[in-house]
Amino acid sequence: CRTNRPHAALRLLNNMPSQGCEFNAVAYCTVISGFYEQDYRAEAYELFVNMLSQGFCPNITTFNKLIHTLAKKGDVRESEKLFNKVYKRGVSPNLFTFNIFIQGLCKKGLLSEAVRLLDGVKREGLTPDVVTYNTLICGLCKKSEVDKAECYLHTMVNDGLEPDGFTYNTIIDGYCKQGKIQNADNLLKDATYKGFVPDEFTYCSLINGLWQEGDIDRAMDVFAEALGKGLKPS
RNA sequence: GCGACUUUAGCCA
Repeated sequence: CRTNRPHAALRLLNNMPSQGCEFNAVAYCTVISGFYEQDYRAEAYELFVNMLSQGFCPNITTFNKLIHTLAKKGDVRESEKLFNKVYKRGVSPNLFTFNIFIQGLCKKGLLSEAVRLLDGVKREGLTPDVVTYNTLICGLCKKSEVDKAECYLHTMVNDGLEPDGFTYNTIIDGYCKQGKIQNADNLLKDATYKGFVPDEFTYCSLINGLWQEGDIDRAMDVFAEALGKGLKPS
């Protein structure tokens, strides 16, 4: 599958029993992911159904890997279809599962659904963590909803979570891409005050943002500042 | 018993 040849992988999979190897859900899901990755959606789905009918059901970790492949492609609807099937067989979602779904929904532009899923996490008796919020914040930023994203920064703090570098860098980048360098700067000041140390992600976003705005002088200043902190250009 | 699975910039393939 890693070399983009899912059909070859499938032949191997089918040969496993004759080689005396254990034929299991992990192997199945690996091949299924490969098919989805190459957009053989029908084959992938058929193989999934096949796996279940043979009595192999992935555990949640194995399942998460599979839907992560789909989330990256923005195919949440397919993930839901698969999820409903394993859910019926007693597989319960964990926080990773929700985080992956939130990512998939955002990628597809289904932002309000992603926000609603945050409540879904709580309904399932789970507690959203920093990654949950970061995922949502990132999704909002990518769809230019940076102000909303910053609202969730406050929400997470109210929930007793501490924003990390992912959180700050994501929102700073969101503002930079919108040309709202002032907002990015304000947030950076605030974050620095709270102990955040800007890294290469932060500087890269700022420099790109300033450059896009035609503010070459400040871009150079920020670049010099990054060098001064021992960060290496790449 | 322990582990597996989720989130941020740009560049390149």
